[in-house]
Amino acid sequence: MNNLQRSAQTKKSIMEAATSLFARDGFESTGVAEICEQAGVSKGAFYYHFESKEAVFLSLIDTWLNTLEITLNDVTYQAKSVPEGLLEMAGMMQPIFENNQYFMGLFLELWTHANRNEKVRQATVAPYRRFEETFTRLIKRGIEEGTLENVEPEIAGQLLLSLSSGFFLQASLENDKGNWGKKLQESIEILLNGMKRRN
Amino acid sequence: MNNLQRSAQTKKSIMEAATSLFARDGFESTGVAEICEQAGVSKGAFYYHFESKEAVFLSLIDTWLNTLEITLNDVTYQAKSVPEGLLEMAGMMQPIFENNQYFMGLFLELWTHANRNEKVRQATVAPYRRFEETFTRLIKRGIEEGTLENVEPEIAGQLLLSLSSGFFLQASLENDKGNWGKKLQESIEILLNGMKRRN
DNA sequence: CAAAACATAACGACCGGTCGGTATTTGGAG
DNA sequence: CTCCAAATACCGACCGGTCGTTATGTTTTG
Repeated sequence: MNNLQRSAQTKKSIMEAATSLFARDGFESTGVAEICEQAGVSKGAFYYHFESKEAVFLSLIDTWLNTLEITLNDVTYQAKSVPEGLLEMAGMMQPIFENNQYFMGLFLELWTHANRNEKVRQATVAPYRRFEETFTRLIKRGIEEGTLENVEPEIAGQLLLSLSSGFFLQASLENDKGNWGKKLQESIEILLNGMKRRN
Repeated sequence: MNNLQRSAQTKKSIMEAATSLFARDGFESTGVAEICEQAGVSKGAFYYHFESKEAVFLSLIDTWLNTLEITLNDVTYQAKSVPEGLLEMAGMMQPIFENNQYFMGLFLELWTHANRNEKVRQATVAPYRRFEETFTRLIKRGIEEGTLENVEPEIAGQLLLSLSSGFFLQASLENDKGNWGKKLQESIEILLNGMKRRN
């Protein structure tokens, strides 16, 4: 393996280990030594690639939010009609609710630190704004295509984002992660009912 | 001052200091020594009244959630009609958004630890369930009084709770805390529009 | 051989919790 | 009311351990 591949592999190992540990135990409760052990590297390698523990956190926030954003955009673009797209999106969240053990932990960790650490806040706000804009565009599209009416796109976009976030919060409390996708769908149906054109 | 008053005062000082510090810096990043300093008591006094740092956290979760519950119940009982009550409630959250510096931090701290610590989870789930029931009852009342229709009370209750939580999350990200009460009101109007009886 | 990539040990700061001792209050006996 | 011992409330130095970070040395690559 050449230096480039070796470097990349080490960095990847560290970030994966950090992701799972931050998600499970939180940033403060996770030690650098612990990360190194799980990644199978030494502290020397760790501090060769990252200048601090915080730097790892910021780095994985970045990649994680990017992945989220790409996924979100994919779904919204492929939808036939806006109401269908929203319901489909809600259904797609079910696997996240039940399978992805990391998601909730990281989600909360990210938010907590965004509220305390200015760097984290900045790294979080920007993508979050884009999420909001994506939702807002979706609503505008719905109005244009005639499936929605009588709503302020900005308000409805924010409403959708808040609802999604709130559902993640609520689902994280429950041990039984089943059926949350379905519950979110039903909530969105009520919402759509408030925004839909009447025949 | 007699022993009872003295004891109560010390305990109160510790809990107030812990509340503000946990809210600002988080549970892990707040030292017992720091709490003691801000409370104006010694470590001896601290460990005389609480068996551990965690015990303080659990204790203040309890009092905080109780206060929240009482406030929530007050608002829902006093409302004339359900839609009016919901809108009024949303408006009442504005001061929380902008004034209460502690609320957001504690809210996030509570949720983060509920996801990791089983004791905290249990202390959180129970009141949260009651919040949900309160909302559900409110929806049922709306159906009975004829201002709402065509909704599953359980779904709508959960929807309202998720939306509120999501709004707190979103507002915590922003530096400008103004107008969030108004935004929540407009969101609830859309919601009500999806649940309201048509004339 | 030089540079990049990694390993190891050690450092200094800090943390939650303990413990022997001290000040204050209490309740009853004189 | 005074005295005093027991109970209560509090103090602060200290301990064992952990933490993030760094300095120095070693291996691997170009």
